[in-house]
Amino acid sequence: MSTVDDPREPLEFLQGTLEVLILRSLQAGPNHAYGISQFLEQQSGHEFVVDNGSLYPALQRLLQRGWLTAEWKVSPNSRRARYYTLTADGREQLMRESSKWQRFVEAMTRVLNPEG
Amino acid sequence: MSTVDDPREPLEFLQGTLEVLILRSLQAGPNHAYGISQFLEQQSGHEFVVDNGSLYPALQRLLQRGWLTAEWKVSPNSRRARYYTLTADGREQLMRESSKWQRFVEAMTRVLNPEG
DNA sequence: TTCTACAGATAGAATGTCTACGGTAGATGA
DNA sequence: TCATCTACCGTAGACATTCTATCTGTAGAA
Repeated sequence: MSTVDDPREPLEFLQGTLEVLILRSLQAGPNHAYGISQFLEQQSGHEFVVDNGSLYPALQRLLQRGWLTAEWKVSPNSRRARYYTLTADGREQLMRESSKWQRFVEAMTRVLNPEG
Repeated sequence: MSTVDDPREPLEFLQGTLEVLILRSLQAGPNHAYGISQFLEQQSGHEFVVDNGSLYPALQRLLQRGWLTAEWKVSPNSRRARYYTLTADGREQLMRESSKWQRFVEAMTRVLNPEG
């Protein structure tokens, strides 16, 4: 019973938004993919659930564009893990993407909830 | 000269956002595709520029899902134009999509600009 | 020894947007 | 009258990104 219509099923990512979120996740310091995934879920109040099939290809793209570097290390749980680090270009890209997102939100708001 | 680096080149639509914008465009009453396109450009402060190759397929999807109906009429410029009208389902969908968008923005904000 | 959490990754489908076309018909001015 | 502009309609195919589904493996707890 009670197949409840859950209003809190995870949100899908709008195309392009995952990248800025990943960059933001690494602003505080290097992290591995699993850690990024957890960070995003927690920070978003569990609205975002990151699929591996989205996350790993996105990390590859960010590496190829020179916005991240990666190196294998051992996590605090003594497991091997690939740690990603923001490059200087990555920080710039984070700023660019953040303000682009901001512009987009403002434009959407003007259409959806015009004031005045 | 002066190939200026325009900070106001049009924003691309994040996947899925065009549909809610179209529905919103029709909230005030029926309109044709060209009119919807103009409405969105003006209302967004010219941040959005709607490509026909995005608009017409989107309208087809909305029709197929029963959120719009369409009929041919003659515009005030005495040209034939296909007027789209929101259905009751379309209004509901507009509400659903609007609040989903709102949730998404809030989740993004929690990650990108956490306060507290 | 089995289970859960931690950690990595890929293939292929599905989706929706963009680029680049192509077309008709009224209005307008030379 | 002729050309051009603007208002309108659309489609085909490339492209990028996400999702679903699947696979591999280890550490530590039960």
